[in-house]
Amino acid sequence: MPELPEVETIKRELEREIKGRTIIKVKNLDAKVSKDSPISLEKVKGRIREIKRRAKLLLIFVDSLVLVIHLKLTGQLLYQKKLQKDKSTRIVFYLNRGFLVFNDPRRFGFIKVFTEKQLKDYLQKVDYGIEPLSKKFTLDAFKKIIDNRETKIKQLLMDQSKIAGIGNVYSVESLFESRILPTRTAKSLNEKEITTLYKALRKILIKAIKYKGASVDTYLDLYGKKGKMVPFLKVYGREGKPCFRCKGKIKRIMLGGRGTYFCPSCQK
DNA sequence: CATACTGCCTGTATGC
DNA sequence: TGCATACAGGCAGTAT
Ligand SMILES: [Zn+2]
Repeated sequence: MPELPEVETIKRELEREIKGRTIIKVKNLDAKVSKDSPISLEKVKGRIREIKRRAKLLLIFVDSLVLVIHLKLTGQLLYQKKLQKDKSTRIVFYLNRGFLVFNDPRRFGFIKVFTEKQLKDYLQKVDYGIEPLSKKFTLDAFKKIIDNRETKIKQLLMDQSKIAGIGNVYSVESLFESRILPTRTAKSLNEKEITTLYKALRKILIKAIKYKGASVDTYLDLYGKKGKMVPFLKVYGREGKPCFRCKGKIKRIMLGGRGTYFCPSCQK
């Protein structure tokens, strides 16, 4: 599943590869992808001016419009010199040189087309929290988010309106690194644990970007390559396997309807 | 207000 | 081998 590091990887690759190029036409192979878009996909034409990321959203500024893309669970955004469609190909952007292809086997992802004003309103509506790699995300800011909340710490980390871009993988990984159980309430964390978690979160996100993300599902970068972060994951997807830190057995439980991995012996 | 639950989807894995 | 069923999960919408 693409989370912040995976989306950031694609954002950086898009910046290098397609910024400044031109969208000639759009082929829409699955109406569901853009069903909630106020402007039709076919209207997107012209120079690709800028690429941004907000939370797990990719923002591609084309002429006077903005493409807003969410990969959700299985979305892929690929750059191809020669068009290579497969059965999961939903949208194809024809560029002056090459193709930008949106694949999504499970069809959870979406693309919306906005004017800049509509984008502003949309971002206001979805109300994302702080970007964890921005300067605004200070230890004090994190303490304010933790506050006195009864919510389980893992669910708080994944709440996009509090901190933007953290999903299932990086929430459990940062909690393992900090030796904190995902089932703890936010308010139960002491000062030292909050500081440790704050540092772990940033450290892991930065490391994951360095390795171009973790391909735990169908994630691929812009060039169709898998991320190299999976070998560095300590708990995600390792149910029943020995903990790298204490040799305990990694456990998996359901928390808020999602698979949650942790080491019951060295996380407290 | 905050938090909890549900449905959307389809490829892959499992069971008979 | 083939068919049926379970499972995975981000997030918008709805319920508590
Ligand atoms: Zn352990």
